[in-house]
Amino acid sequence: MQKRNTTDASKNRTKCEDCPLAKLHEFREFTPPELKFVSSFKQGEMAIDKGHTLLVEGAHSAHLYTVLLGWGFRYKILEDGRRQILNYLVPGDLIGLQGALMEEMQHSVESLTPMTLCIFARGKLPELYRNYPSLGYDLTWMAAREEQILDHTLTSVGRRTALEKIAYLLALLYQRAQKSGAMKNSNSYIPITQHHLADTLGMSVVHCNKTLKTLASQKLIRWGERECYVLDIDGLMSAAKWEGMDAGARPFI
Amino acid sequence: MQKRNTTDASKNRTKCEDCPLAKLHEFREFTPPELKFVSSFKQGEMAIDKGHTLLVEGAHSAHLYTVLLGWGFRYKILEDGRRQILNYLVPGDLIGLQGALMEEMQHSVESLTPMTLCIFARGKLPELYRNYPSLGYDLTWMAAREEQILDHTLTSVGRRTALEKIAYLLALLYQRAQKSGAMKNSNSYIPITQHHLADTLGMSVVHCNKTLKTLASQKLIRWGERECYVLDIDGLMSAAKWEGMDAGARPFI
DNA sequence: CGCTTACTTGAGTCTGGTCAAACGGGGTGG
DNA sequence: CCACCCCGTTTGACCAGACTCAAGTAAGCG
Repeated sequence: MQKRNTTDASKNRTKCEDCPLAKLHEFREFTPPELKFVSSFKQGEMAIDKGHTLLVEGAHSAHLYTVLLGWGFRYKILEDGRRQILNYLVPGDLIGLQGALMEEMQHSVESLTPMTLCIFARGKLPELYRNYPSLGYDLTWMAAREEQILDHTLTSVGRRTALEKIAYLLALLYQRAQKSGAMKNSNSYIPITQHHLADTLGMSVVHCNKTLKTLASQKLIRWGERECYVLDIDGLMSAAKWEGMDAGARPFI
Repeated sequence: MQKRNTTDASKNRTKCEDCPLAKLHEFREFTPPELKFVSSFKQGEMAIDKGHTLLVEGAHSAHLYTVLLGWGFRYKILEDGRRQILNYLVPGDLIGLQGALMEEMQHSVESLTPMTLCIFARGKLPELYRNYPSLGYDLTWMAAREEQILDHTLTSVGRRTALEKIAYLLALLYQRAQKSGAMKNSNSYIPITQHHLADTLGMSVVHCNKTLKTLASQKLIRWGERECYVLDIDGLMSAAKWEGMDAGARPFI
């Protein structure tokens, strides 16, 4: 919730041709014309600090973003302060698609680490759909994938036990981070607090803490200050009774 | 779970030009060329019985459907039988978009009432994106809307109390049914069992039953055999601490 | 007419929540 | 440089919302 300036990093802008995400195995490749368009679609870059609130529920955002670097999450808050974290954001993820298509955002977005974002002009979306159908397809694909993740999470929150829930979420985040390159330097760590975990899974911080102890005692994870190290991903997945989710080469913009 | 034959109703097929959904205020209108394409995109119609399992998790479906009539729901099942209902289907909703874009369906779909579905050929999707960008946009819009509903439901399952959860879900279903014309004849009733409610909201049938009694005693609803009558939608929404969700004119295919 | 499905209701139990207190590290102002 | 504070984490004691088990009713169907 800290308020800090955001830095406009348009100067040292990453060229789409050199996009670090493109190098990852997980993403599909653009054709040259697509690449050219995406490059023009991109308006600039933005660097934000840790703990910055990027978008607020109810706002009407003029932009669409892609995460280039860093972690974030999106969430809703009830009147009395109860918070539900809906999903996390890692490199390659879109921010604000709902807001770009509908009237307004129905959730807020906050950063967990310093982030770098690509900024796209919402106004150019019609052109994208008109002239680059494959990119339009990709956008639908990404929305469908977000839906899939929500399906898995909803199933966990609704029907799994505390231990299973936590194991599920950590396994999911581990896998997403691996694929997106979010763990490049820092080996297998996830930058969240126990409070975030609790608010994602519909449980209290206290009980979350006690459950983490159990997972740690089983050598599945190790908890650090504001971060979680995954020691045994297979063990986590079987503790969660979860088989993972996969979906071939993903697009990104 | 009853297994019945599905009837191919291609014979008495509804022409897209006469689509009953188009008459509803909620949906946007097609342009003539769009209408022509959609008409060719539609391969036929299918009528299915109540309690029929339309799609199974893990399957690879060749079709995409739109609900013309009736109620359904999509869900996941854990190995040990625990079930999580993810969302409900009312007229105008798409079925199988995830399956059409990704490798396989990651959830199952079942009917709550007899249903009529329009069948679309998954293989024609590229043509849709190529030649009818506005329809491609609509598909993304629909995926984003599904995501929005999931956001609301996840928030309820994770952070609302039992009473609030149930009030939320009934209010949501009531509103969706109203807008989609699913309540045309039968005034304000929702065709689900308490078991469905429980499996949607992550609670037990017993506790669900007791909570429904409370809502009924407050004159917000009346419960019938296999169905729920909403008596006071505003009361329900305030009991849920929920403001509803709206999003202008929705597209459909 | 017996079977199954849906709904009720009560009793007892337990997972997970609340309350409270304490610790350690990092940042900040005096 | 130090005192203080805040945040994130930890732990214990107690509480309660929600679950399980169990049994019974009513309606629908073959």
